Amino acid sequence: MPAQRKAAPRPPVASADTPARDALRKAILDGVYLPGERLVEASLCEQLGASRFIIRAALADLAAEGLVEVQRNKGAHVRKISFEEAVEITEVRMVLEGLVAARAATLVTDEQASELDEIALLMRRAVAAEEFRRYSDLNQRLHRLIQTIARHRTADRLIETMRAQLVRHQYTLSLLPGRPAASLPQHERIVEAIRARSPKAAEEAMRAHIASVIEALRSLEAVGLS
Amino acid sequence: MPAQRKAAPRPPVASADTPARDALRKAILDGVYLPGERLVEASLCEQLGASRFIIRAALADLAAEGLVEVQRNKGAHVRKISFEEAVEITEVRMVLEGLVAARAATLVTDEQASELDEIALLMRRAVAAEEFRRYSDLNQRLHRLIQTIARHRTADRLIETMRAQLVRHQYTLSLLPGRPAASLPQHERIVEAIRARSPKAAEEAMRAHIASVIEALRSLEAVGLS
DNA sequence: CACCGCACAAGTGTTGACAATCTTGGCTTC
DNA sequence: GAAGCCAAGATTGTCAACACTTGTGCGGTG
Repeated sequence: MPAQRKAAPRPPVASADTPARDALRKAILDGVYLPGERLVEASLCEQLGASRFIIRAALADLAAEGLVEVQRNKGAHVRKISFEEAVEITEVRMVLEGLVAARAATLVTDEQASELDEIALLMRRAVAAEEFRRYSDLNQRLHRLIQTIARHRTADRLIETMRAQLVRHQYTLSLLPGRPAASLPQHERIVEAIRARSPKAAEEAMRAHIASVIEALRSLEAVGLS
Repeated sequence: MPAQRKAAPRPPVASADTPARDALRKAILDGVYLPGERLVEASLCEQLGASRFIIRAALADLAAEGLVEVQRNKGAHVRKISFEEAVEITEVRMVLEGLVAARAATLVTDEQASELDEIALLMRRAVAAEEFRRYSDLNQRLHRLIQTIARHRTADRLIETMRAQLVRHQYTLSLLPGRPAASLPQHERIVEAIRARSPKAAEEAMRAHIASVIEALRSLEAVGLS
């Protein structure tokens, strides 16, 4: 190999290359650090193998995403999300995903339409087989596909931010008995409306679906499991 | 005054105290730095009288707000918002403010209701007198009051972020001939629906209003003035 | 004359150290 | 014995200097 210039040619990464931030985000989402837990910069340095400067930048980024909270001179904590906040966040997700669903209904191609249908079919099967973990995955895949179809980058970014703040709540939710069976027809209605290229119906269906998620959240809270 | 302990008792500020970030944000919103303009850290240090460390943190924060864009090793620019993006941002604002309006309709007190009515009255007068600048102020005040009534902090934050990204567009918009006259009845409908404590009507009215803003944006673009 | 390579300059990325601030544990005082 | 105070340790805030990347203009070459 003749005299390679300096570094590897670096893949055409656009603006990524922030391993520390991603690692820290993943750790928080995976529950390595629990809500309310203090995040000491020096400790994070060791655990993530990065310098304090990098850690600090990562914390600032995650604070902007709403995952951590930094108080001046007091450090950073994993943000603790109250029940009311969880509802608010889901309400925002409801209207945003409604917007996205409506737009997907106007932009969907025939090919994408059948892909939607296929996911719906798989969902039906998963519920029938009581494979709830699988259903949860399909759920994510469906919402993501709809976002892909709609290509609404502004809404996408916000939805992702909202979703990230609730991973823990969402997770407990999908294990609620009877929940998959309840949401299946809602998902089917969404797919149907988009395939029918009816923005209004798609938005309506998506909002009804997420409204029922909020109901589920409320019932969870009532039992004291939030 | 006998032997004050150390520092002033510090007013109950929660997490503010970032003068550099605020100054930079204001400068961008005021048009001191134009969209696309390069923001060189060293220059900002002089102009804002802060060290590079502080400037850098401020840039990162504003990047999270979508006001600036930072590219690795290439520095920061004031973010340039394309027409399509402006529409997307306004669409997001539409559904979020719709959500807020609906909630305001369920939470509004009698006192707040009359305050809403008063703003509507002042708006009518401003349009009659062709005081467009005043109308624009009242417009902001109305939207802010509705947010105050709804107390939806999650939505508020996002709406503010969206709004900040469009200050320049918004400004040119309010000068469109005939625009205030067109939006006045829309605003009146919003106020009416909230006073009637009808969430559905309030959301509908707010969305119709902002949809018409999007229409106005589109017509501006068609003329090539975006 | 156009093109390629190189070196320099501008600007950003990162580091380590130092200063300011907060917290904790122990001591004094009532 | 309890409350308040003080000092030491721990942790964050800030800085100035250094390393690296990128863009650009100059000179050489076909």
